[in-house]
Amino acid sequence: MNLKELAAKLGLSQTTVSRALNGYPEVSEATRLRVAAAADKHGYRPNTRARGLATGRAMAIGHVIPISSQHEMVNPIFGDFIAGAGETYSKAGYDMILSQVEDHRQEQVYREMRGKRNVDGIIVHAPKMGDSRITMLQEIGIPFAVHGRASELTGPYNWLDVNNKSAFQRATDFLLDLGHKRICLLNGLESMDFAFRRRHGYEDALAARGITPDPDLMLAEEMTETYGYRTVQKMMQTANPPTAYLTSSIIPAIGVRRAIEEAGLKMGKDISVITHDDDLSYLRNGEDVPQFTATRSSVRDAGRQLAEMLIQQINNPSGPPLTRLLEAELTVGRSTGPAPERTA
Amino acid sequence: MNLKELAAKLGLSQTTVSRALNGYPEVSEATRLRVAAAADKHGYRPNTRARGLATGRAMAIGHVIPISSQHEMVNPIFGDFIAGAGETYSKAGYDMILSQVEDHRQEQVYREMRGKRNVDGIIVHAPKMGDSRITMLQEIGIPFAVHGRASELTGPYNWLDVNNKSAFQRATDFLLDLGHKRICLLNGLESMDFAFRRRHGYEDALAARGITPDPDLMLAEEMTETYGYRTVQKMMQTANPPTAYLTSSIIPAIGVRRAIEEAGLKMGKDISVITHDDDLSYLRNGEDVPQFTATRSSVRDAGRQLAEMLIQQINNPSGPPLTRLLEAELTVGRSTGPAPERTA
DNA sequence: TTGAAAGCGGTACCAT
DNA sequence: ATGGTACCGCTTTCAA
Repeated sequence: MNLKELAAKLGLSQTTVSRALNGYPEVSEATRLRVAAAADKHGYRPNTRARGLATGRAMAIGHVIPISSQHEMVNPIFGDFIAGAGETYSKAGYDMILSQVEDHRQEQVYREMRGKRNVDGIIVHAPKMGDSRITMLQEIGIPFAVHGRASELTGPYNWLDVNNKSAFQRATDFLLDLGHKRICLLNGLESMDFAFRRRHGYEDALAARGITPDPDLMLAEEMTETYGYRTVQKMMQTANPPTAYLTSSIIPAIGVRRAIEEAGLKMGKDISVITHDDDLSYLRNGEDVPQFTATRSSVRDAGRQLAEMLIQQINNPSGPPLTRLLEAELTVGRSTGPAPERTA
Repeated sequence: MNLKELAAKLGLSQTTVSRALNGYPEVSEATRLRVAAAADKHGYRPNTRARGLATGRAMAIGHVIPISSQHEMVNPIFGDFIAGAGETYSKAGYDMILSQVEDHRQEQVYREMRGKRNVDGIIVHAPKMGDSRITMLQEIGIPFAVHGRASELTGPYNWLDVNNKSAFQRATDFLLDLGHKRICLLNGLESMDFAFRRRHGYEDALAARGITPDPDLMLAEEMTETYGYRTVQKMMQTANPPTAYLTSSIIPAIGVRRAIEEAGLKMGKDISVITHDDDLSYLRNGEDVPQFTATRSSVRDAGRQLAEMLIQQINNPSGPPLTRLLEAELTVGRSTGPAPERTA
């Protein structure tokens, strides 16, 4: 059933039917009802492509997920974020087009999206420091919004980020307040912008107390369980092992916990753990939170918000760039405690 | 740059340019080269919507992810599967449209997709037993393919599934061979088809040895870490606790492991654990596999394959329904061992 | 081998 | 308040 057929059935012109369906004021109430009823009865839906061609809008947003050749892992965070964005889209009538793209093909893909005109805007995930994608998109001229930020970048752009630096500063402060002196940081890969900011939060907190960061306690790797497990094992063999671990995700924290327990030590007593956590509900369900968390209430909500920002920008391209910095919420659980007495 | 402009620049008609670009044989080699060069130079990409309108194909596949009102968790499995499907799509020139839909709105969404004509086919995820979506899609008449199967359903349809029943039968057999008599099954929600099949595999293996399944040892819940943790705690307080656990995913297995270790018991010695695992690389990275796994080599590959099947079906709608049953690979790690001697 | 023109299914301007 | 019609950008028949 298309517009032409529907109009014919009603004995009206396509124009009138279209207007009635799209809520134009000049249609009489009587015909509007008639049209609505008929459309409903026949299950009429305007053809997206035809409408898009006529209006110049694709009614779709592209999400480009980088799949690095080095680390092939699919980040579980994306799932939650995307679910949130999806909610916003479906309310606003947008489709979500998802594409995984290798790092080196990004530019090509953006230009293609622009040329094919099948998206009205793009969400950029997992920005690196000085991420070239951002300047590229500015140049290409598609509306876009970044989930995160890219340090050392000039022009303005739309972004939403959690305040990574302050979260790690506060988490470090928290441990310092408990008397911990040697805090091991298990950060993500530092080419990622968020990891860079997190390290600075950690360093600043130490510096504020006159502690010089020990490079041996600052790790930066891909966030796997093994990473956490191995790190603790190695650290325990050193002369002066840390009394606390601060991890960048709950995944390595699981490995940290395992290594600690296997060593016969007690979390929150012998060793403290605190992690930045992005609300992976299946891993920390309810009250059973396995460690302290400095967490945003929900990544999902961030997805919702960023999607809204992008849509707003699409509808008003000349408006000012939209930015939003979410402050992490610091919650405390049973895996963190005062620094144990030590001879060292 | 659109076709009209490109044609004008070349002093050719739109027709010829279009033909040259789409590889029609009647174009002279000379003009074909000229056109290709110009298109390349100006970065011309045909407008998807216009082309789709003219050809009647959307060049997009819809993935519908159910978000149940009960369990809001975003299954991390989807990530890997979808990454695989995405690879196939990008090779074949398809876009992937992702939409999360609440259970009760599924029908509406399918009809909408059909009406709006913005997808050429649909992938159905996480089928329940006798899933109504399948009959619905058959009736609506969009090509579709199911990731999994739905028991007790009549008509033929395209699907790809791992052999859940045989995997659990083999895993149970494995434990039985080691002398375990009381094996606790931590299954997923049994409204899901895969969970139903898995239970049957477990039951059949027991039955083959003349063991009547103990209902108290057969759990079926949402697969969270807490589920595993709590279950072990409860089981340990019973008169005759199990010596082995068989879990339906690595997530509860993490909780199982934690409870066992916290109780001061040794995995693979006091208690054995085996899990069906879908290759979440960040949780079981490399050699450090925390438990035995009865696993498909990769969910990702399944995504690739199912996407190919759907595209094939779209291109040849009158062809026979495509089905594929993948056999799980049984690998063994250090968390499983012989049943301990017991007085009971 | 090339081109003109009629769609594809809508929207939106200009009349009436 | 309603209708006629010219697009939107591409593919595809039909003619030359």
